[in-house]
Amino acid sequence: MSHSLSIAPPRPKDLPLNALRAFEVSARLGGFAAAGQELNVSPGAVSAHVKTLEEAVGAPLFQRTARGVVLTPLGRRVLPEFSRAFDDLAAAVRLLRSEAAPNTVHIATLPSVAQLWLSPRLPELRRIAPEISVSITALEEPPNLKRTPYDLCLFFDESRGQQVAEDWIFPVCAPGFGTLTDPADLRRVACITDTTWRDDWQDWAGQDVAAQGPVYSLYALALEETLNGAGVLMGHLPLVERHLAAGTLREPFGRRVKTPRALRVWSVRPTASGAARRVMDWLSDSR
Amino acid sequence: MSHSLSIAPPRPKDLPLNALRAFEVSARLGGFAAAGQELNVSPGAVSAHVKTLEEAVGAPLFQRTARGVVLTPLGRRVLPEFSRAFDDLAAAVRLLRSEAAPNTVHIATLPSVAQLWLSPRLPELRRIAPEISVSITALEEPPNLKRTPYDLCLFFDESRGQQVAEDWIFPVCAPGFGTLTDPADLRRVACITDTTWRDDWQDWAGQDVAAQGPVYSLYALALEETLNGAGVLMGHLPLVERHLAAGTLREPFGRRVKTPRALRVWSVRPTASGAARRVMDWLSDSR
DNA sequence: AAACTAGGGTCAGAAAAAGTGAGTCATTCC
DNA sequence: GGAATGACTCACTTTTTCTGACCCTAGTTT
Repeated sequence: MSHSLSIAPPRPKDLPLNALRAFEVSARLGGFAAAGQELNVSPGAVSAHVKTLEEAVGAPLFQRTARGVVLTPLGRRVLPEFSRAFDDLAAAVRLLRSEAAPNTVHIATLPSVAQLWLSPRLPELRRIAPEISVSITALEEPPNLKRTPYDLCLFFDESRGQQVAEDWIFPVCAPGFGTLTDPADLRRVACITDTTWRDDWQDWAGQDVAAQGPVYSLYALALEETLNGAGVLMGHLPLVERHLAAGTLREPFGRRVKTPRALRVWSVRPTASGAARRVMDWLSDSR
Repeated sequence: MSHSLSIAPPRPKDLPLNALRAFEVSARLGGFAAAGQELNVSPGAVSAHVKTLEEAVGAPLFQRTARGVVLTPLGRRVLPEFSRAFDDLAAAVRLLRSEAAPNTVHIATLPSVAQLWLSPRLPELRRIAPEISVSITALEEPPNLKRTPYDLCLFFDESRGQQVAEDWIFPVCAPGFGTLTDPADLRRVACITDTTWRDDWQDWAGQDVAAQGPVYSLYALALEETLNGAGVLMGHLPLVERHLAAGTLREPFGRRVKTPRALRVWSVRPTASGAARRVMDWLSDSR
């Protein structure tokens, strides 16, 4: 038995909150890199946090392998408790936010959806519900609603939440782009690709297509180039229908393919607060 | 309605954990100064944290008055959720600690008890339970067990936990200190006082006594001086009985007064982990 | 087998956060 | 009126956190 009659370090200093969170996220997501993404920090930072914690506790929480990390029995044993605590904490934060600003709704969505689908519809929302203030954050991936401060997620997804619009894909181009009568003609022209939908051409063609042509990281940019006559873009119905209706884009072929991932909206748990609920319903009713 | 199509600050950055904790503690204890004590930081640090949080949230959580702070309705509304979340988090930390070091027991106690009562008994514990490792932290006040990393509290208290020893008080002095036959003689000599028991002399005499004589902030130090013949000390039975038995202290008067605050031990919740439970039982059985 | 990839670990330096301590101010208590 | 309480402010220091570049290992691909 060893005693430490410590008056010097008057406290065994309790464990740092941020390190605990780093552990919980890493354990839940199964890796430091993934945790770094959710926490918006580099993997090294997460690694350091976990190491700090392990040293403070005096026992390893992860077993390191060259391919990643695995929870130790100790880590596995305590993870659920931490997950629950942090879930509750996040819920408390959500409550705080919604009580402090009951008429503000934070929406997370794809950059392309934000710009091409949501933004044009906002004036109508303002007309219908002028007291609601909407803030939109563009993200490449749907965030973990349980842990992030968003009220609604609006993304293309197979099953979550309520459907807002179906996703049909088909080539589109500028009205005066030139003659395209047969899909085979596509081999002659620039087929524009967006990084978030790398497989669009294959999905539409139903076969392997060597995607030749420029690649953009923002769909809205790709669309802009298409309007300028730079090539043929794989259009997503919700994102291009206004241009089709306005005649600023045309659809050279009749063939449309429905993807399994519709534009859908969801919130944390079934229950969303008042304003968020209203916006969600409004989104679902949108044409 | 105002929109912010933010790509620039890609995230509404979630609320800082430490600020949330500062809020919770301040709200629970009803002040920043008290919170600072529990958190082991200065009041200014707590104040700054809360301010950060209020700015991030965009609404005040406390109403400041000259005499302290009062929760706003918003603060009152969300406090329970935060308290619960932080309680759970602390419980998870406790679990982690106990699983990582199942045979370590952290005891918080008064400096005087640590040195004069607990320390002499530890060899016996080592004999009985050699696998248990005890760490002792001396604190002036019983810590909030729900939030601090201690397994057991050993303090003088009226009601909490299990009784370990009764607290009787009576003057003691070195064997050759001189003749003291009547309490009135005390007026001639130095009556040593300890800061944590400022009222001892009054409690024993049953009347106002102008406590003349040196004041020590550590009882063990006051006792040391008493052994050296520097004066008369108000003895607490559990802390001086060994010296009485050994003859290194004598009790000049027969009068002993029992205080309502016995030496008691308690742990978080009724249930303590294995090793903590064993130590607690051993303490309760101690003579 | 060589190259590639995914994931961690480490380090030095930079940036941000947290903390302190002294001094201020406004009440309330005596 | 004076002391005590409790919070705020400000300049400054200390600690924590983060990054970015680099290394390492073990599967995977070519």
